[in-house]
Amino acid sequence: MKEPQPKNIAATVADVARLSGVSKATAARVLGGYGTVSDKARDAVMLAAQELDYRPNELARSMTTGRSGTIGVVVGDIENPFFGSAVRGISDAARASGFNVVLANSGEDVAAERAAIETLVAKRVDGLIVSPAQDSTIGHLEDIGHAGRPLVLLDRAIAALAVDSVTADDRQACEAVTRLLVERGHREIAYVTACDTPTHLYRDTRDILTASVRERIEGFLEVGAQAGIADMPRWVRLGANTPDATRRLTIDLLREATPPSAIIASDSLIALEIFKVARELGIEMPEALSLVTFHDAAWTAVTTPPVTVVRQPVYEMGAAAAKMLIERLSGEPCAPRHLVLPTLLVERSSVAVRENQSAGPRIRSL
Amino acid sequence: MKEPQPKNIAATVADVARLSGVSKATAARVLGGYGTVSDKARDAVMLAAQELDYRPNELARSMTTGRSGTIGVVVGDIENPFFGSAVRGISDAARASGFNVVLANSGEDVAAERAAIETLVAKRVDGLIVSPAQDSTIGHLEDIGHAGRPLVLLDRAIAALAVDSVTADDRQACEAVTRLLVERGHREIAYVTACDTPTHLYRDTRDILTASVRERIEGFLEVGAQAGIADMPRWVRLGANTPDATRRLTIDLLREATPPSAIIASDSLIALEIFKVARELGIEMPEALSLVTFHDAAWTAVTTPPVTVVRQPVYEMGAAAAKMLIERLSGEPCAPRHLVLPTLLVERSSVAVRENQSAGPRIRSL
DNA sequence: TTTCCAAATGAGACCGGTCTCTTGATGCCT
DNA sequence: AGGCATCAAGAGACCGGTCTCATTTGGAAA
Repeated sequence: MKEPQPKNIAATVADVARLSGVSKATAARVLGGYGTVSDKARDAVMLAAQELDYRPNELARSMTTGRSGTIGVVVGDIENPFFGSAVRGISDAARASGFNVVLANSGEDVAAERAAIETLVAKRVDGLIVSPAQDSTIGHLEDIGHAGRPLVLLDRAIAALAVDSVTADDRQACEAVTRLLVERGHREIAYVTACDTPTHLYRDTRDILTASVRERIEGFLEVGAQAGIADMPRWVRLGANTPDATRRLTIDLLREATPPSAIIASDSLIALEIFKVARELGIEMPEALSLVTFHDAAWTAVTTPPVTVVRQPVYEMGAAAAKMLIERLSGEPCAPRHLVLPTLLVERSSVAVRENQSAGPRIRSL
Repeated sequence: MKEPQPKNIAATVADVARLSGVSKATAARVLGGYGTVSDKARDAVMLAAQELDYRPNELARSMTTGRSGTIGVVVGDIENPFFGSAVRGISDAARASGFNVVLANSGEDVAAERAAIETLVAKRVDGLIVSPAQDSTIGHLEDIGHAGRPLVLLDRAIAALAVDSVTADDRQACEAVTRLLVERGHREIAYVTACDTPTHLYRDTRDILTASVRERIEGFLEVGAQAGIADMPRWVRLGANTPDATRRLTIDLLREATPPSAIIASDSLIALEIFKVARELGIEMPEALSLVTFHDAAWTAVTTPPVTVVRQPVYEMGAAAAKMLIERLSGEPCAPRHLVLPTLLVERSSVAVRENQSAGPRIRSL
């Protein structure tokens, strides 16, 4: 026979042991690569394994060893290129250490997030990487620790949770962005984000349940206040959770009595929608509207004008999170570490200098 | 005690049975939701389970049932928004049926693909969805069947493999694109793709190992030939596997003695790079260079000019693949099905009418 | 009250590995 | 030659569930 005889039923160590004439224990030692075995026995077992087309059952292995060689990842939306890059980073780093990745989408919904975590823990992943949708409800995140699995928070830290985290310096980044706009003479600057509150209206930074967004808004507000801009909070716009919602929100925003002369978008999906709306409404960019966005998505370099962005090391964040998790898996316990990666403000051409600094909208102020 | 007493060691059915004073079998019936149990026993077990904070071990469950409730997905590159959408579709459809998704990246490398499939099979996923990097080496794909797991091919069918597949009608789509360009007067039309051959040079469609790409090129060549364009194969450019490679390749292409007046990009990553190069080189679009790309990536609508694209129902393809797989998992065996989803040619503004139809490049022909 | 059938329960094998413990064989030292 | 350490190999428990099969229980029919 030329081919290794494809059995219809999967062969087990016991089958291999039987065929090779050794005990199950010895066959297992060879196949599992542990313990000490004589060359003679090894050869016999390997031959039989080949003959039977033996393939190990990782499930059974995981059950006794207690480790599955798998890490669970829960992100908001894998379609968002931000998470696409992050997952790629996680996946590459995981594979480099021999781990697999189980992916779950939360759709930024806490209930879905909880369900995903529950099944991942039940499936005995060795550890989890989560981008939590909110930092107000953390019971399901604490449960991960109770189940004895390490957790690394990605992109969004939660102060109340004593676990590892990998984030970008959102606050500092948003301060820099806001400062840039202020320096260019902008005083009506809107911040548009997907983050949601019960009322869809911004009142207080404490209403913002996504850590990274909250920090950005804090930076935004502070720099605005320093620049003496009155009523800065009114420029924070929530609820850009879908392209459609973003679209409506942006149209409303731009049609207000006092429209903003600049917008900061909280992610590239939002920026894209703003870009579309501005074009539809015939608003010249950057002359009539400046735009800066978080996330240096590939397309931002190619529009007219190319858009100024906050470049986060997204791939690296993912990779770092995976490495951190795997390290904790094999190392001795230590205090939670919080890795904050620097961002880079990449200036392109979507921010204009605003000549007239009076408060009103452009046309009226003439 | 207010809280459900978080035990340091995970509780098992045996523990719950002991505490509730019933047999392990009965506790398992309640906890596993099968068989018949009296209300009294059920209550007792549930109470004990709550008390001990019992969480089922899916691993153990999978081992006896033989099904893991997990489907394995192997894609080329999760960072590519094409796969991002597809994975989202898979993930949503899977979750709707109670399945989880294990994701693996192949990086379009057959060896990595093989390794990924091997571990996924070892982990006893119930079935797999794969976008095979090549259709010439299929041993590892056949092995999936030998292991008794169903396989669904995504985006790239393989004739030699009798398994389900979900694809877009690539050939028809590329014919339509090429026809559009020909009708607009283009005769120097390049096709740029990531697909690779040993020599990096196109010779024969048989050299193209990615099914979807081959079909597109076949359509491209045929329409070109019908239009009487000589030496059409010379316009096929391979090796756009990375942004950098695409960049160099495109620069070379546009600097040739007879540069193309139109380029068809095989995916949105390539199109983006071409866009950048054209801009750098000061080539006006669409006047001096027309561009069409496969994949209606979000950004294509927002550039200047917005780019004409082949819209594939990517999310739907992913969802369909998952549904097909899950169906096969629960249904009786039947012949392989090949679902071919229609595409839509979305005309935007990146294709110009070419006035002068002579063969030489624009400037020379004046 | 007796009979019969179905529901409820318990005992224990089983899935496919790992791992401990024990025994047997071999080699080295004094 | 006897004693001891080391290596190889086997027997069998174990992980945490499911599931078969036998037995007990309870209510309805006779």
